[in-house]
Amino acid sequence: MKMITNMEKLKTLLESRGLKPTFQRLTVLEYLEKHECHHPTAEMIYEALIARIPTISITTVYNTLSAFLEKGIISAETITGTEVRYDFAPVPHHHFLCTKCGKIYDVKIKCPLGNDMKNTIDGHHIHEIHGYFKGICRECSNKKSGKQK
Amino acid sequence: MKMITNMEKLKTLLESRGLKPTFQRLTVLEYLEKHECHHPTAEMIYEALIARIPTISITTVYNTLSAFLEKGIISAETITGTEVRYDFAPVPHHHFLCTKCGKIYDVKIKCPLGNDMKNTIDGHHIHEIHGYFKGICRECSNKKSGKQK
DNA sequence: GTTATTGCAAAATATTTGCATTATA
DNA sequence: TATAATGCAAATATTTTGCAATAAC
Repeated sequence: MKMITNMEKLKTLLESRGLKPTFQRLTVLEYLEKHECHHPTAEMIYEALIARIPTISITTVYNTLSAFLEKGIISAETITGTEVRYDFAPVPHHHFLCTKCGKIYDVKIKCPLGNDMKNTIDGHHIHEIHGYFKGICRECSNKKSGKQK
Repeated sequence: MKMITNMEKLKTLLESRGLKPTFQRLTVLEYLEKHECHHPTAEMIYEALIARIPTISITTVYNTLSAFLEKGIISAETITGTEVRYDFAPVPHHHFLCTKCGKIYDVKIKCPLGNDMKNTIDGHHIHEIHGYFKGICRECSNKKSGKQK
């Protein structure tokens, strides 16, 4: 029985969407998959990948992310309002931004925005549903109340 | 009985939030109130106001919008992903962006995101709830199916 | 070998900052 | 008059574009 590596799995994913599995694309996708909860910016991905691919350019990161978005492999979130955060998200979900520490959490809500909802609203045909929350996260709340050790 | 003009009403609103009612601020607020469904960018406001205040600067528009946001008079939406849209919105609501014509509609959904929801999620304390939809609007759908005259 | 991708440099866009001028209370 | 707001110029940050070099199939 043949072992299937993670890279081979990602390669197959790219090919199935009609994207050539270049080293740059595979590395960006692997980073997004491993760090999926970090919701990085293009710049963060670029900085992280320079160690592995010293010649990579920010243009390639943007090209790659655009291609992934177009094929629906990743999603883009504008939750912070200052830059786009990218998310490798096989399962649709919403987000929570902590206004204190800046961390973005995935949230799986029971009654998600759009659940038991028709695919139209006021006659408009819905293709995408985005929902996000802002506030103080669990961790920062605990720190505030002196619960951190 | 004394008539209360709209400008006087807006002046009172600014003063009640501790903001000096300068001509620039009143004019920006009046524009947002009258065009509240247009969800303009800072640039759109600036372009529109040059006719009335030829000396106004984009910096003042940004300063003004920041002050309004801080005082909760307006809200900011990042629905398009490329720039911030401002909204004078006395009643909280969600938004729909038409990916064809770019128009942003207000939507009052029956089961809004966060309705019948506690003020925490996964232990995170919620201060703001944002929800938006993307798709093809009523008008563009009609055009597509040949219903426009 | 042909076509698509990469990556550099420069441009475009959106927003912020420093500071002198001006207006407000 | 003291304080805050305005507006110009320049800076910063993010993203996009043109194009030549390179890599994939």
